Amino acid sequence: MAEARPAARHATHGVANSEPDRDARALADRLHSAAVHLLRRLRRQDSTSGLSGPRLSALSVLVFGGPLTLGDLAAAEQVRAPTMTRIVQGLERLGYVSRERDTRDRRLFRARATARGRALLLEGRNRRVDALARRLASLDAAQRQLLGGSVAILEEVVRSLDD
Amino acid sequence: MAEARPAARHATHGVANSEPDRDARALADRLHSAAVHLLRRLRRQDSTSGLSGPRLSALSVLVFGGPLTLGDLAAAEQVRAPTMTRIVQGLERLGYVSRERDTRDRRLFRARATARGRALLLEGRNRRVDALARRLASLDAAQRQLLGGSVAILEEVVRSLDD
DNA sequence: CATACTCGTTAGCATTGCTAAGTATAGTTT
DNA sequence: AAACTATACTTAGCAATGCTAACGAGTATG
Repeated sequence: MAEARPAARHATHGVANSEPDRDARALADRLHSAAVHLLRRLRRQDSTSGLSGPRLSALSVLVFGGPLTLGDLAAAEQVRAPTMTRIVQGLERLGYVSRERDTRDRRLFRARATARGRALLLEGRNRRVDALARRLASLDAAQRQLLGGSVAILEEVVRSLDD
Repeated sequence: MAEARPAARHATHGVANSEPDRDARALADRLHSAAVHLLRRLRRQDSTSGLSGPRLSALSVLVFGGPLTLGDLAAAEQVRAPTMTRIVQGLERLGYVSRERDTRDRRLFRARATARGRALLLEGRNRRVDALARRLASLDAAQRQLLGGSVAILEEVVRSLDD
């Protein structure tokens, strides 16, 4: 996949010099589409866990990151406070999360994964990620390394989208 | 999350297949998270276009793929029929899509992008993708090439998730 | 003609996302 | 201390997306 001559490439990938945008745009398009379809397909796999994406994701943050205030959790998940309030309420109703008031600053609520919540996440782990992990495991080492490097770049790009 | 596990860096073949190895799982985790956050951030950028993700995506399919029945469109977007009914209704209400009955099989509705819909998509194109493209354009060539290769792998992986 | 299947719609539910407005607590200023 | 201001979370209300179930219309098959 490592061709060195930009000028000789497909039209889809653009001519490097005349229109620098085209290359980036095509890549962005494919990346966006791949992300959309990846998440859609994974969401399906996931029906058995009984948790929706946002809930699973929030629970995962709590399990691996420890107790967090709702505000921090909202920030981590990049949603607004009211949205996180409801997500945590849902998890609490299901018994996967408990909340305690902070003793020093009593405006704060700390959400904490319960044993059951931790068990759910660890045991079945996360079926959507599992499904993906199984596919990734069948890639060869070079492909995975390539993917790993790209994810690092992608994480950086995602971070930069804030500005 | 990571217990120190010195051996088996490339344990793809060594472990019982029931549990994808740590490497693949960690990668899957990061990939999943990156995809989630990518789409979340892009959705924000997009407020100016006035179209939500699903609508933009459906419109894009119609613009580039030509008129489609609602069923085909639903299949392409991987949603159920009622969902696509409403997405198309929304687009129709906004004037970006029109529908015609199929003359041969009058159960079928064919959705078609209007001139205005096509213009919206082509002109501003797709602001979420634009925002991403701008970021990608500022990567160096090596990074972009790396990302390009990875997207190809990713597309394959996504396809394989159907099985 | 009767039956069964397909396509799309409506109806109803849950979830997610937002903003705006409200409550409680904490910090600051006067 | 009292009065503001700021912060943390909640409530309320809106719109959109997604689902299943049930229904109408149209087609195909017996």
